[in-house]
Amino acid sequence: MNIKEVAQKYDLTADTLRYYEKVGLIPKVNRNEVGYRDFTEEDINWVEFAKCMRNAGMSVEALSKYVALFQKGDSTIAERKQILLDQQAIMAEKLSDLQATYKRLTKKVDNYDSHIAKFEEEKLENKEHV
Amino acid sequence: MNIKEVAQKYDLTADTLRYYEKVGLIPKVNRNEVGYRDFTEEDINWVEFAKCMRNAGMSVEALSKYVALFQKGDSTIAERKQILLDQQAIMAEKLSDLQATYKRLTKKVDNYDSHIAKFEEEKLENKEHV
DNA sequence: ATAAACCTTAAAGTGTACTCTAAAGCAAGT
DNA sequence: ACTTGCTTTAGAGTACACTTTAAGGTTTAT
Repeated sequence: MNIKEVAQKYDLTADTLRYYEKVGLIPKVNRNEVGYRDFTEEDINWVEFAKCMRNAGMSVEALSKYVALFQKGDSTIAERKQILLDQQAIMAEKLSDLQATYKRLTKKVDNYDSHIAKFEEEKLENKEHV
Repeated sequence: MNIKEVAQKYDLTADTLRYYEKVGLIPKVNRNEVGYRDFTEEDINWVEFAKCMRNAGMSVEALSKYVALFQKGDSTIAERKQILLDQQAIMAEKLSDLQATYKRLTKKVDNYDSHIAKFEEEKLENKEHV
């Protein structure tokens, strides 16, 4: 699969995919005879994983470190797991913050609804008195 | 309350608070005789709100627009509510993405646990055979 | 009265993560 | 052969949200 097809599949740009490879968010992609990237199924899985993790807020630094360790083999399993655990902790906190703020926002919107109702009522009253 | 105290209270820097005022994330703060900021209770509530919303990923642009509308009075209620609704939708999507990725990460960590167990076993076996 | 610790501003600088540009080569259609 | 559209690279540029700097004024303690 060429770079454009992969980009379209994951709603990224070709530039972003090249950047991801350059900084190690995905492993190096094999090239064809003339030097064009040819993404294998496995490359594509890495792209999906990278997009998912970046989307969840994992830093480029942490993710590229994870990918680099992965390529070093089994001896890095414990270190890799620790990166995932750290990320999980970060996400857990983000999740609870976001949930709390979401609830707060819901209440605020409800409040606006009552205020708007009141405001509309007042406009109506003004009309009646003109 | 002076800028340093407010900064400490919300674990922000004085620089960040000045920046928040400058870009309209909080309304203009009153000054004392010599031009130093003197945060009222209301100012402080705005700081808390700004920190919470920024923390939840609301853009500086959207939040400053909201604050500006707020200061224009009741006629902007509908527009303000729409900003909150838009933000709520953004947060809802982020929440579900984050939840899904969190679960995925949990599974991955579990997988690492079994791999590590297997790896340790292999190391043990190697020892036994030496 | 002098030092240390606060405050002010405008403007420049930083970090993160892309995103774009320039200059070039390759491939397919007419 | 030429045009259109794809690919490559290195390196410059951008967006966002701060963060630091410089140059100065104020307050407090000694």
